[in-house]
Amino acid sequence: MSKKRPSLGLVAKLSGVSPSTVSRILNNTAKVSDSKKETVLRVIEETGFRPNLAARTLAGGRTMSIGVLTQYIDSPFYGEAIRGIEEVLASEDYTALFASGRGDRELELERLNMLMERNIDGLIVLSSTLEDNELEALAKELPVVLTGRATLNQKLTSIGFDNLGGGALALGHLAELGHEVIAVIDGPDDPDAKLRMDGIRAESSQRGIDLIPELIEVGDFNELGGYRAMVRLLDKPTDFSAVIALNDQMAYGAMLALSESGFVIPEDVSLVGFDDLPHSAFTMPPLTTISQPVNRIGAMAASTVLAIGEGFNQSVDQSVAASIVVRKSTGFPKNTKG
Amino acid sequence: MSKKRPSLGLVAKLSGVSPSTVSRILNNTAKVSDSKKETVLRVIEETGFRPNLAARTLAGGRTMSIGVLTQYIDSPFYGEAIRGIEEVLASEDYTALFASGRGDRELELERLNMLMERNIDGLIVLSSTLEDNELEALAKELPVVLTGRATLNQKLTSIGFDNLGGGALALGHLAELGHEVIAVIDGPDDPDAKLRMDGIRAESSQRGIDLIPELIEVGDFNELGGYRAMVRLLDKPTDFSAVIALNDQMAYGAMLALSESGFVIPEDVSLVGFDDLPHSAFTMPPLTTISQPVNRIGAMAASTVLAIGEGFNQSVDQSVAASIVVRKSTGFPKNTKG
DNA sequence: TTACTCTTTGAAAGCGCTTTCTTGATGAGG
DNA sequence: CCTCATCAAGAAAGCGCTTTCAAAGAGTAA
Repeated sequence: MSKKRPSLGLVAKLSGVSPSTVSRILNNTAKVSDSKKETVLRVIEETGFRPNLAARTLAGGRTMSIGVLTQYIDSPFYGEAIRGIEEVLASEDYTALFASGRGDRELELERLNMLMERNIDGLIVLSSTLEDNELEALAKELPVVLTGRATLNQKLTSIGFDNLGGGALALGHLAELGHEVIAVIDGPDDPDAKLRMDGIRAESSQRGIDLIPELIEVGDFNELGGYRAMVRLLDKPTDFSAVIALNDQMAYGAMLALSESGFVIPEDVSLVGFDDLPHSAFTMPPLTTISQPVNRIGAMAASTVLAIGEGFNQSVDQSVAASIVVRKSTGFPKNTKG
Repeated sequence: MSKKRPSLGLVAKLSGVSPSTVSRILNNTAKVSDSKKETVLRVIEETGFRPNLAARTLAGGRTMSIGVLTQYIDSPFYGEAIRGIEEVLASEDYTALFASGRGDRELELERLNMLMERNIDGLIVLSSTLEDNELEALAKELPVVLTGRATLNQKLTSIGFDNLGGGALALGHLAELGHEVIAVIDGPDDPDAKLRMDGIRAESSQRGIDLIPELIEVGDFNELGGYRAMVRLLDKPTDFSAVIALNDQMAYGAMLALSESGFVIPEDVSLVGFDDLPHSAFTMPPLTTISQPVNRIGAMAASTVLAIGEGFNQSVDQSVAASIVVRKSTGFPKNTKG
């Protein structure tokens, strides 16, 4: 169909040199006389030659690509991390291969398999249904970096979100405003959610605030789950003056539920989210939330896989501090939710 | 470092057959006796052999990967399309290679180059700063499918959003509610935005409604741009009872601006968005918006590249109808914005 | 001049697979 | 019993590149 692309051999022939020489020029892997170099470069220009990556890979060993295993490629949260990853990788001439498992273990395994078949030079696991030991096994074959499990396993390199600290920050902020009865919209069974919850718990006992089990409802990390959890919370006899949602998307849902029931944020109820998605500055009112530099975490993950691939065995876990972005969704408690 | 992976040759040796036979079994490309087939499959199982894609590509010619050139991989809008693409490709054993240009032409070219170096079997262009003729040139080398330019060029295969119809739908809805002075938050210089605007214009003249030039402000397709455009709109002396934002993200920003100025939606001002992002069901109030089945469009784009790749020259442009999702952000006009 | 070291370049092997071309073997038809 | 299709299976070439190894030149010191 389309006419054959020029090969390295062709370039060599047209330039009157050997393929080895062309290769050396391409990879800057040995000294070549200026005159020849010039000729070859000109020929490359003229023919529009571009090296065939498959051949290069086959000969050399590297694919210049890093697999990224994630759950939802279209989630705003992972989206940011993905952008960070892509930026770093691209700048090093690597390509990211994204694959998403959508929470389905079977599918995730299949996608992982696909990545492996493509001979990826490294793997970034953004969040996963995979077991630690499966990941360990993988890590023996290639550089693996994951996020969100910092404290769970020593043999795995991970870039930790500071979920613990973030949780503490959220509760601390509300406590300082004077809130004493605080509800929580928990996330699904997920290491990130667990740690955030742990942070909240730790800080609350520190401050002598009781977390009432009845006021902890589980969501699904999506708007709808947050909405439903909030509805359930409002149905309970126990009053509360503030709510922490374990991610922003659930907070959005909670906002809607609150407003539909006639509660005004923050006058009636204060609300804190988690993640500081770009959208959170534009909710009504703008959402107070815990900010994780997800983008930077993605970037760190990317540079770490690359580093491991080059032999730097930095199995030291890194983690980035969380911070709180105070906007308009939190204020002093009035009294109760009514 | 990691011990070498088993090769097809090894499998052949262990099975006591020739490499050709193993290949034939793998690709089901010729008849092989049951006994041998059985042995080989067992050996494959035992050794955990997986074919090397680079080698296969080099020998056969296909990379089983499709490039996807987009602007922002982390935009909620493209996110959905990307998911649709990934789903279809994965089911056909293809992999998507995503690359984003972030609105920067230089960068986009570079990323495209990267994709080409990877010998992609096809290309999906989600939105691009590339000129039509550049894309045409590309289309001669490999299957190319793009979105959002349906009417602009005949030589390119594209999956069209029904932007024209969508624009008409938005204005029609407001007109039927009785709105007569309608403001518009336009998008940046972009084919999609243009067509949406055209649809709005056509429908308005059809219905005898004047679009006042002063009431058309330009945004950037993001929340912040929408916010600012709305602020500018509110500053004008001319009153209006409804606003159409050319995408949902700008509508979100507009909502915030409106609420900050004390206007209640839809009592004071009706608002219509465009795209029906997942989040739009959870704004306050939930947003009336034009729904494009972006996810399905992504899927169609994917199956179309694949089809072209197999020789079906379906250069017929396809397009999916838009629909309006009426939620709570639109209502009858009170009088004016004040 | 001779012996020796660098340095640039070419020749050739090989990466792991697909595919064409051959070769035997088996069975059918005469 | 012999000839001719038929078919499973192997041999080998080749995809486009990298890289080792060897060779040829060029420069240097004695």
